[in-house]
Amino acid sequence: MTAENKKNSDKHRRIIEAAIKVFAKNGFYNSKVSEIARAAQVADGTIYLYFQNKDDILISLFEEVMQGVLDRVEAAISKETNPVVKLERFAHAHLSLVEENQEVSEIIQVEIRQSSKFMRGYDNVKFARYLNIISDIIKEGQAQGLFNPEVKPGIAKRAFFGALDEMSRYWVLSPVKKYSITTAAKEISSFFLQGMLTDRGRRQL
Amino acid sequence: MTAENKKNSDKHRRIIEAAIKVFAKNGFYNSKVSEIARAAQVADGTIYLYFQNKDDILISLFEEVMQGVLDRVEAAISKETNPVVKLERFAHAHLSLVEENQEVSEIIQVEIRQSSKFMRGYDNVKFARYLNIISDIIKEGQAQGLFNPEVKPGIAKRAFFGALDEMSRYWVLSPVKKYSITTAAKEISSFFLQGMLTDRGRRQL
Amino acid sequence: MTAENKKNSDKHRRIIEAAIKVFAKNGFYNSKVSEIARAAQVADGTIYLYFQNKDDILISLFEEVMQGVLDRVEAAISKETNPVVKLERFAHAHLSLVEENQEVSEIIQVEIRQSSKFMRGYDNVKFARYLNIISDIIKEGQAQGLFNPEVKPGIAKRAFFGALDEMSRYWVLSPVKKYSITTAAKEISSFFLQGMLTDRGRRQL
Amino acid sequence: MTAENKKNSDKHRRIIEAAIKVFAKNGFYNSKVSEIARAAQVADGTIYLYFQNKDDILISLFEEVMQGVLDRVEAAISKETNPVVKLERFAHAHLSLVEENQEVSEIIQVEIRQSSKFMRGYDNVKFARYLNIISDIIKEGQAQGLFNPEVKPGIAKRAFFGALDEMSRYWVLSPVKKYSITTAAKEISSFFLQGMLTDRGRRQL
DNA sequence: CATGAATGAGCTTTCATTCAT
DNA sequence: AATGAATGAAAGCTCATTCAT
Repeated sequence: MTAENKKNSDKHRRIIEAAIKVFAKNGFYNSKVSEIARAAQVADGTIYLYFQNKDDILISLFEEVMQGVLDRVEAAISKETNPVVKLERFAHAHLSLVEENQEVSEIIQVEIRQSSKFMRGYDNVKFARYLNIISDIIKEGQAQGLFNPEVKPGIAKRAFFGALDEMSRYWVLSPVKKYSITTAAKEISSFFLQGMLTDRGRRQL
Repeated sequence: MTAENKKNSDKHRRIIEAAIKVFAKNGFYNSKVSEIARAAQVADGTIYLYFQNKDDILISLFEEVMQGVLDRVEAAISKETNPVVKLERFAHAHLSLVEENQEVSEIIQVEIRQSSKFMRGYDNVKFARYLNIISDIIKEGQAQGLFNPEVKPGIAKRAFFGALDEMSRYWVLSPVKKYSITTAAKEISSFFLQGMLTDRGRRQL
Repeated sequence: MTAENKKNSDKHRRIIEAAIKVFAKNGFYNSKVSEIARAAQVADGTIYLYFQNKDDILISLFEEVMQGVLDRVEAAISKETNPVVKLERFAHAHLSLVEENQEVSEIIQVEIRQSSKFMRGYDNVKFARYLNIISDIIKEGQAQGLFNPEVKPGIAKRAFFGALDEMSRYWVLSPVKKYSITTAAKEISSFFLQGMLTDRGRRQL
Repeated sequence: MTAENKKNSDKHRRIIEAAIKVFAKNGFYNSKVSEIARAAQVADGTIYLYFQNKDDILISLFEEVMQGVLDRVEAAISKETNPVVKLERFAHAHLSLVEENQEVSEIIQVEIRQSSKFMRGYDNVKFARYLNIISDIIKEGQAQGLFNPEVKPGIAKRAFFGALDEMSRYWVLSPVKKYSITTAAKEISSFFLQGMLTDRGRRQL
């Protein structure tokens, strides 16, 4: 049973990893299932033992990647209690992930936008949870009187994510990185923090 | 000749407009040239008198749409001299456009991400110019001593655009808008302004 | 319009005729659409301009063939008033058709049986009408006091058709024909009209 | 060895019986080997320990079913000496079988027709023997002076079988049976024995 | 004997693009 | 310029069959 699972998850993993490479290189629609199969060193038909169809590969890939991102970001901020630092950590963790795993980033960049199209009915729960980590931090900061209570967490979480994401996009595309991860993370969290901090929060810095 | 041109540009325009609708509905890869032709009330073959191929429709469409966005945003801020207000105006203009023309928004959302990857050789000049409007405002503010000189315009412009864009994405997808355009625009520019303002800038508000 | 129709029906006809050949040779499931296309001297894609899918080719073919059979059999018996002769004519017309167009026969042989399977929901109106020609003749004969009034036309029509059809099957399959069309037609209609019993046999009953 | 054989024939039987169900439901070409395996509660690969390939399942199934039919029909007529009664018994036995085992019937209906096509080289000995039971009865009747000596047994056997078979086809397909087995069997054998003509009709000839 | 995961050839269907009219 | 019928390459997916366990 364990051996069987291991065998299974081996193929499953190999296919996912191959798909990441192939999708990142060509985009979803220009990728052929046979190319993924070749990259995963399995037969074409084997793909369909682990995934329902091509779309399912993307969705599975997405779920898996997002779970990894969630786990890592949550680990990065869990040790921290200060919302200000949490936000900085979040930004840093997000951008680090992008840097470490450009292929995955590229896919998310493109496909998160397409999801609404071809994943009609696919409820992007994982992504929603990711955004809510941000708003939770903000609410926490507001509860502690550090963040401006008038800030709307629902807007701020998207703005913050959007800022990080667009920065990532630039990185993924441009071969040369003008700014370091740390610089960018600090810079971006700084915009939002300065913008959201109360006087008390400011004094605390 | 002029009559002919007019006729030409009529068909050209009809095809572009049809393509906007069709691409917005189905996404680029799930859109058929024949569906665009039907929507534009021309024959399939006619499309190829005005565009080299399907990709070319998207690029042309994109250029045209971006030009419109550029024109409009530039008009919105040109009357204004204060960089602070300019940034607010930019945010408002951007979000207004999204609200008014969701189809165009959807396309920008998706295609901005795909274009750079899959339209090899397509240099997205218009989009670069759009981002530079933001960084120009920031530099202007820094020159006037209103914005923190340490802020990196190259990061800030992306962060600002990303924040607006992610907000737009949310809007385009969610049928119910929780926040008004004006609220969102103010909120987002506020984050960045509070974050970037110098003491002098702050006093000026 | 007429020219267009002619052109259309030309391709349509060519595809149907090619399909008859190919289906007769290989059977429906072992026939490739591309083989039909080659036989019809059109491109693979062209098939799909005239038919919805492979199944639709068979259904259309079937309808068309049955219509031809109906027309011909009706013509053969329409001049005749005597039900006895009508039945003989029917048998002869049916078997002549089989002899003249073996390919069509083979398809009907097989596909009439499959229809219930893969043409679920396809109501075989033409075939029902064909059978009813037989029962109409029988009813006519009964009204004229020539046929036994206790004979059930609903059973007799099927029995008569079945007899002819099985005879056809044999012919289509066996390369050498032991009996002529005329002989077989007479023989079969004779069974139904007079039975096989001798006077002695009859008395014994 | 005997135990092993028993085990073998158990699996063999289970597979055949599963195949009857599956083929009857979907037809041969739309049936998957894996579905038969599931229905037989064996592994896919196990099928290939007992049968050479999918075709072989059908042929074996066919042989087995036909043997059962032969046995039963022979039993039904063996006790009888009168050819007239034999023919009636044959008809009744055939239709009873159809009624009792519709799945088997459906398969014979379809596959008897396809066999010649896709089972190239498969000599349908069992079916030939079945038909010859009919012609033997007829010859017997002719020898006894009960049947018209001019009747060609080679035609008559096919006509008689065809009549019964078409009647079966109707039954298998139509959910509601208008006529009872006994009625139909009597009716059909009556056609062949006595014909449909009245005395008046006979005189008119 | 039995299993069932893996294979990969093969097929239907789609659709961007062409070109005769 | 405009048409739209025709093209045919291309790809997703299926499933009979195999073979390592």
